[in-house]
Amino acid sequence: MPDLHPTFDGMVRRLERRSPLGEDDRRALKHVQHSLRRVPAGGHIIRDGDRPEYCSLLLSGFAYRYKITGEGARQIISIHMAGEFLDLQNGFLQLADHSVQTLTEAEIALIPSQVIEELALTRPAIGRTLWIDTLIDASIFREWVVNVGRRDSRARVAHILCEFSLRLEAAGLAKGHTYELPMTQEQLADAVGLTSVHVNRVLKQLGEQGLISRDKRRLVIEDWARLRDVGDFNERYLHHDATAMAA
Amino acid sequence: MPDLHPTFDGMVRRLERRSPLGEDDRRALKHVQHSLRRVPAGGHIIRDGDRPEYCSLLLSGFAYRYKITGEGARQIISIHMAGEFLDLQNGFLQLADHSVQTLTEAEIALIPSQVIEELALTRPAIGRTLWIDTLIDASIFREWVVNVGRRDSRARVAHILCEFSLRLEAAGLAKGHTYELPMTQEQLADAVGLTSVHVNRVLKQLGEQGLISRDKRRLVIEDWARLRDVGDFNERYLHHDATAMAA
DNA sequence: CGGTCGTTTGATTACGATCAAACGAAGTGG
DNA sequence: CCACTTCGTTTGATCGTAATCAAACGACCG
Repeated sequence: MPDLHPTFDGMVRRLERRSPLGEDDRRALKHVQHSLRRVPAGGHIIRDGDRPEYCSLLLSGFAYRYKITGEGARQIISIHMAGEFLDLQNGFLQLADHSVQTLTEAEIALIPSQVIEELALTRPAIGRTLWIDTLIDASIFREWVVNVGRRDSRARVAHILCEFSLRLEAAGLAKGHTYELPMTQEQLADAVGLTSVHVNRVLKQLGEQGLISRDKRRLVIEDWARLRDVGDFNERYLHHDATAMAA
Repeated sequence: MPDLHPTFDGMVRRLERRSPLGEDDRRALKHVQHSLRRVPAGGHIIRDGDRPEYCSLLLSGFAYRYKITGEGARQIISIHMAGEFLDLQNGFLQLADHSVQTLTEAEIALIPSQVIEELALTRPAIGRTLWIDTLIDASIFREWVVNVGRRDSRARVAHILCEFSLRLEAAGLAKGHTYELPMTQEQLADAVGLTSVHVNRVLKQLGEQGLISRDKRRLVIEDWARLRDVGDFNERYLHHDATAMAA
């Protein structure tokens, strides 16, 4: 289903929204040395403990990062959509500290770590925007710590649904608080630190109260203001307005 | 109690362990433009929503980052010790998405965001090491998501005690799995997503089972192997061996 | 048409929260 | 120097949210 001639445009557009790029930077990014790979739904891109020599850029589809505890429980750490880097950290850290798996069939570009590093360190505008990208990633991790650490089940689920809505919309993959969420309830549960059974009950309740409605994987946020309230959601941590001026 | 002539040596040593620096880089770091500030215990360094113009470097003492939920609950997001940057992200993102507060009296160096940014973007070796610093920060956040999301109370507490031990030792602030932890049980609870009452019970139990012993704020890990096991602790995420070669 | 995967619902359990109170140490003021 | 307060720790009793266990159902697929 995803396009067979994927481009780097989405990634460049995303980066550019955060920090200005020159025409040469744009060209350098769009023509970075890379190889393409198509990964089936549920396929692994990186495994915890790997020593990857590439950074993966998601060109189409969805993916997520996760860790498994000693007890065998899975915690999903982040969700990624087309245009996002999946493991920029592998450009600088040599051992993967978590795994990355696709949610849907996906196309990824593998960019050698060395190449990413060189781009980031020799072209200030690119370094700046990639750095901001990393920092926003970290900001989302912090919010997730709060979400699983201090919010009750209703709020956790509502919060993540709000986050998805804004991120998908920013990526051009949703509009009007309506989107296709390619995750099972079990995956959702592993993202918010609950069981799938309980997530199911929370979703049902949110539906009954008119905050959302669902049809298969399609989700409509019927009452954004209330869902936002229930989820204690403040979008500041997404830094979507991060139009930081150039130095 | 902290020294009155704090230096940047600790920070430089930390950064250098991760990625090599030239003599000129070292000098540039040690003589960065900055101002000093002394903050009492419990004082705020940054507040959520601030628009800070500086990055703070902790020269002595301890600090932590946190967020408050709509319900008024606090989640501590990270703990910091002398030599660490408290908010490198403020060099590139203009709105603080969380607060930073001291645990003890502390000395901090305020470095203008512009200056940090220029250093990072014009000196590749510095950019590289600061980037790695940011990436390791993010790796710790990810582990904390797992800790609060998927581990039971015993494991959560044990895990964070293990993390502290290794980080303090790496910073030269502890040895032999023995350290002074300047946190109340309530702060510990807010770091692991539990209540202080429950943290107290877990600590008591860990003590009774001979895994740790305590005297005031002094903590001794009596049985590292077992505590590590109970806490499902694998130090890989700390990337202390991140002696990544230069490009 | 059977089989697998994901969703949904029900019944019961348990872990950690909450409420409450006492205790000890350190600091303050009379 | 000693009451008195404050802050943090400790312990006990009870409660409630979400986990667990179990089973049925629906959709999609070969």
